[in-house]
Amino acid sequence: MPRRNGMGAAWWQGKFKGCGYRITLSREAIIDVLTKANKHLSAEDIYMRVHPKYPNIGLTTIYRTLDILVNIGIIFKFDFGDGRARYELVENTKGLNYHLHLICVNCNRIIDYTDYIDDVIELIDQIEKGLSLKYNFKITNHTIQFYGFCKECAGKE
Amino acid sequence: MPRRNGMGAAWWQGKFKGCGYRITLSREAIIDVLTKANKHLSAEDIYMRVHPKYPNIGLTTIYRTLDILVNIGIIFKFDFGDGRARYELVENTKGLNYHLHLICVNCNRIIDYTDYIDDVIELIDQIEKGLSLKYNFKITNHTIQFYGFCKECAGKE
DNA sequence: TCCTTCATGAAAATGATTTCCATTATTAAT
DNA sequence: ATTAATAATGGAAATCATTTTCATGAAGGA
Repeated sequence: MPRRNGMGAAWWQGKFKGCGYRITLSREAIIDVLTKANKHLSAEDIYMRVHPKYPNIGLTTIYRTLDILVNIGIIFKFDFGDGRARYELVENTKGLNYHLHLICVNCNRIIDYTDYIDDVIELIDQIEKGLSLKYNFKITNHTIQFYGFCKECAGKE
Repeated sequence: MPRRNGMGAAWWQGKFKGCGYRITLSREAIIDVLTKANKHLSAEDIYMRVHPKYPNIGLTTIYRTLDILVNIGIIFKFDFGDGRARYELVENTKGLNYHLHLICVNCNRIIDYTDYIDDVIELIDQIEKGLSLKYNFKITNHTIQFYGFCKECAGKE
């Protein structure tokens, strides 16, 4: 039985059931698309990719499922400022999928990068600890994004 | 003639005119509200505060003006994930207004903080330089936000 | 099997932001 | 100043991603 990764075929199903959710065809299909794409997708992107094979899965179900997945920490939800959210698996086949985004405000192109990740993670950890104490705030998540003009769009300002 | 800050009464007007925009009562009123509030406001927040004194300034004008102000770098636009944007002066009376946000995903309370700012700025500078070179990307802006549960909302998850 | 609960899809609602368009204000040129 | 050209405005209508509603279908437990 071939496996997509080292976490077991149903790596997400445990967490899913544990939180009281049922495992359905729709949900499997949506997670499958996210796994295969391995990059940020909008709800509609996902709908487009699910639809050919499962034409009876509606956009509403996509949104509802994404909501659950965000809440139980299986995917991240991003806002790149173009009016539609993007979703991305927290873990991909290579393990933890941590990276940052560089967003072109002109053409909306997004570059994923991992440069300086170690420094970033170190600082983030430090900040999270410090803020938790000082403000009694339980940090669950964070966002770091850079905006600007990509190679093609530089000068078009 | 009392001044609100050390930058001159019309500190923003130069930049404004320089970019080819006219200075109008509406625009003055909007910037005035942002200056006095000295914190992030939504378009509607601004409308509410402008309306009593200038009932003929419409929401559309607010949005248009905010758009201009963001583009010429007088205000920042933030998305805290609750579906409405917030706007905030880049500079306030004390000088540069750099700070970060802690966002409660339950009650949407936002805590501004400046802890670790020096470390953050140093790392950000370093990253910006590095990424500019590597990806030929001209960074103009960035976002760093922490999400979680505030003191009151912790445990309500 | 029956029953309670969860999941679903289609259509309608929502709500922040944009677009349209006719009117008014502002600037530049004469 | 007066005028011509351009920019700004507000109200209403349009957009559009996301949510809600509601009636129906599927899944698991007693």
